[in-house]
Amino acid sequence: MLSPDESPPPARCDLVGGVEAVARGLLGVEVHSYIDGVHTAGRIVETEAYRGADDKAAHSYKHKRTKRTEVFFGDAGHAYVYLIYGVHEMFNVVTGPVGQPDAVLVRAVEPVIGREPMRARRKRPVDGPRLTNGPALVCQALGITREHYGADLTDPRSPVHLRGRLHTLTAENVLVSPRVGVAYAEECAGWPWRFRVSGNLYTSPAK
DNA sequence: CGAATGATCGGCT
DNA sequence: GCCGATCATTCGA
Repeated sequence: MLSPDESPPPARCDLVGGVEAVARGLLGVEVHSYIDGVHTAGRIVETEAYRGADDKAAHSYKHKRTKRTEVFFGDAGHAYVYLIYGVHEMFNVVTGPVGQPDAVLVRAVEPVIGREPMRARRKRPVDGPRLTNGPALVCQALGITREHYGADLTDPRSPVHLRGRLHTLTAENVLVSPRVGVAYAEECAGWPWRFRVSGNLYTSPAK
């Protein structure tokens, strides 16, 4: 029996379904990073779905294809990492069949391996949930940067990859609500595409 | 509550 | 090409 941190990555085909289902299913899956010789990992406890076809909050809205969004148009299971506010990086998992530009934002993880290196990567000393309870904090803690744009998250040899099976949580353990910070997205702003592990201390503070 | 801080993109020249 | 608005946030006042 494998311990959780030795589980294999999900299969790419597990990531091609509807992006909301994949976002929900990714709760409980672990993100592992091997960066500068340091192994850190966190269990996903909060996600959001972004759908290219008709979602005004998605960078790939209406199949918009630019250098930045190129990775959306390839195979599922690759990393979309970008800079927001000139300050913070955001980590996403590309989903959907080729040509369907969807992605899941990982908004929070619960530390599993390497709390100390996670702390060391932060500019200021922190402890407790603040270590990983926001999308930019996930990247800081795990050392994920735009250098990892396009990384194959289904390859255990990749410096950043996923481990574990999707859809391990029961419905009563998943809290569903509208997404954060997308008020500008008009009618899409209220879509219930944010998923959290109910009661988990490491979910992000936003209502 | 608002500043930080820079890549991206659209709209123009 | 260049200019300016925008932004899936965080932290400290």
